[in-house]
Amino acid sequence: MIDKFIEILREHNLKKTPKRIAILQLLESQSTYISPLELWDILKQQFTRIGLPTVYRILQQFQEIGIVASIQKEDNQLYYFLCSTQQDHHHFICRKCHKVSCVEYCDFDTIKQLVENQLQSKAETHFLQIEGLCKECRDS
Amino acid sequence: MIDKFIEILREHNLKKTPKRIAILQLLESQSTYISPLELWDILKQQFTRIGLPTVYRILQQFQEIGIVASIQKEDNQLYYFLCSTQQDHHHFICRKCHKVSCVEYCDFDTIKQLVENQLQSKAETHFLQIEGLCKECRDS
DNA sequence: TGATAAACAAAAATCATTTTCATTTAGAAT
DNA sequence: ATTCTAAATGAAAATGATTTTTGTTTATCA
Repeated sequence: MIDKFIEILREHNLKKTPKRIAILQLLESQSTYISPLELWDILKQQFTRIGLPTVYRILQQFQEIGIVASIQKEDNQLYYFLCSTQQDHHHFICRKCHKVSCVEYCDFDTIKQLVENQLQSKAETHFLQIEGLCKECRDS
Repeated sequence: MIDKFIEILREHNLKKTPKRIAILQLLESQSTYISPLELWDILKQQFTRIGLPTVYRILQQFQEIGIVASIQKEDNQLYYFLCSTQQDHHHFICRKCHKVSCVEYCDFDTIKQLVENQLQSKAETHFLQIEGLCKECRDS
């Protein structure tokens, strides 16, 4: 599965480097969102020399080529997670374990209509994020 | 209408100061979102001595007592606008003039059900933000 | 008026994120 | 295998939004 991502890297002229692979593996092993700093802490155990800007750079690049996505949190920091679904969808975030799941749902037509009726305005995009407890955390 | 807000200030032991009043008036005159820095630039024309931290503090306090709300933008900066609607609702933002309007709509029950069915997870909260062109901007 | 709790300015601190630049590395071409 | 070149990286410094600190001022109430 990592191979699929490396293929995408190649398509975008991004080289297959040990650090990129390590980040992909880390993101894949846990489907939770993570901050550049947290990721750096983990990577420092694997690499003697790794700079925080590298982590930031790689995550940004991954986002640009559509293999990771980021979420909005009220602390106004960046959090990333693996998500290569191109299709219009939203995310469910577990507030306990921070796992992110895709939600295949989008009622944008209804929203569009509502905004049209209520405000006579033209809805173009929307952002929906759902939070709660995931299957595992709700039971424990 | 400013009086209503000053009453709320009093209820929360916040004094009626010239700067707070000025900020309330500015927020009310334009129903657009604004950053602390932009607000500061305007206030500096009115007050010889006014610090940026004051602007930040006042906006935070206003948010705490529920008379302003903030929006999420991809630049990860803070933007505030007047909104004292307590009821569950969402916001429509004009991408051209930055006007913010409340959207009286919330399909959380459907979302809850969907998350339950798709992920067996428990949806607790959600965040929806709609962007587009407001009535005025779509016509011009 | 005074008293006093809150508000404020100014300056410095904090902290996430980005830039710069010199060095190293991956991957293609030889 | 070796060379070449663009891309990747580390280290250090820069940036820029936001927050804290501290000493002074102000709003409100007795």
